[in-house]
Amino acid sequence: MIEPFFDYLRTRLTVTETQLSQLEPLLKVKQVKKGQILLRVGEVCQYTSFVLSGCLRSYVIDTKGREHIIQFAPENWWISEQISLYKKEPAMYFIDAIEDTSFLSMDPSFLESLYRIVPEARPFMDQALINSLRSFQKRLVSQLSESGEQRYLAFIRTYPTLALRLPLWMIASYLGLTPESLSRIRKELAGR
Amino acid sequence: MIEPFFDYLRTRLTVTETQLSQLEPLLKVKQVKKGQILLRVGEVCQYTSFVLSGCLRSYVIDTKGREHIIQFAPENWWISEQISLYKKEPAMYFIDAIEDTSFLSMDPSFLESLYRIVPEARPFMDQALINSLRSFQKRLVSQLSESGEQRYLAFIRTYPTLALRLPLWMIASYLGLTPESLSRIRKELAGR
DNA sequence: CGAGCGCTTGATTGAGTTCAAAAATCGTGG
DNA sequence: CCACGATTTTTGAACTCAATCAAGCGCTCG
Repeated sequence: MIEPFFDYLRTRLTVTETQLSQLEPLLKVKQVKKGQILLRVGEVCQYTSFVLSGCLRSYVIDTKGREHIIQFAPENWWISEQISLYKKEPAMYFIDAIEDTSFLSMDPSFLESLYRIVPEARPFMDQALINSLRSFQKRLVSQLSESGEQRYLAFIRTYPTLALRLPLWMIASYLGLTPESLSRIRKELAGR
Repeated sequence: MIEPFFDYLRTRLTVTETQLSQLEPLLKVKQVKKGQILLRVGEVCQYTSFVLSGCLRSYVIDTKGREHIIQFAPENWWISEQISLYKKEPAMYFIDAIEDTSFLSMDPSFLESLYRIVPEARPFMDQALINSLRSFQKRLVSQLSESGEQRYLAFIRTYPTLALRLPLWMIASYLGLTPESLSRIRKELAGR
């Protein structure tokens, strides 16, 4: 059940089986059905999540009622509302399940234990934050400088398998396009 | 000279004058003229900077040769290429001076000293990273959901004094507009 | 099996770009 | 301090990418 998480740690850090067995009793697996909402705007995010199977997403709803997807989190991805989590402020976006999903939910006290049992994990998680920052910077620049077609091509290049699982309208929302426009872009690309 | 930095610390942390005097000999003030480049794409960023007076900026140059401004850093702001700094990877963007500027340049070893002398500074700097992440998220959402006019209004609301110091074309670059478009937006707003 | 959702296609509109050129401002050297 | 060249800003006109509005199709799932 939680093996994907252990595999994740094994391939990225030097961890012993003893360390992993110490972590095991502290881990809480949660299951949610497609469409279920895990965090609403205005609530305080209490934990960061690691997806074991399925897929979560975070998104905002703008003043005109349109959704804009911030992040997808398929297997082996982390997702949380970092600001809310670290500062205990109300969340700026929603998190929900776009497939039936099982995930590990980790509150700050678990993370402290993780860092105690696997000291290497702390700098690793700090790196993860930096990576997240980088990906937002890249996306911002892409939004500032590239056409819809270029952004779509970059997306399927970066997330080839994920792109196959997602409905068109969600990819469009992530890329800042309407579903109609993305449909036309695809058609255009299909005919060379 | 370095008083602005000490004031910055005094207003945000609980620091004694003794602690500050311990920091003083470790601080390096640098001066640069308008237009001078501090970091180029591909170089490794060695330090994070705190602006004492003047203004720095970071930006990328896209495949069509157009500049896109990532961040402005006037007095009391930090600027660095975080990814390059933390991971020792080549920088993704440029940093240069848009006014004659004096700033403190802090390498990792200085930061270690800072955290030793003022322990409260470490979580504070972590918070700063989270804040940076939040601001990029906000900007991305703004880019995905708002018109040029809305983004401009939000910009002058958020940075009213900075907006007066910056040339129009730089604000346009930051907002993802051409100078022509921003000029028209201003004209439109001026006539109510 | 039908209602709703997601995707496609068409026609039209519109925000913002591009290209061009004039007007205003800035900075620097004489 | 003024003059001149360079840069920045403004304005105009044509164009373009993507949004909007509208309709129809196909699938799923309740």
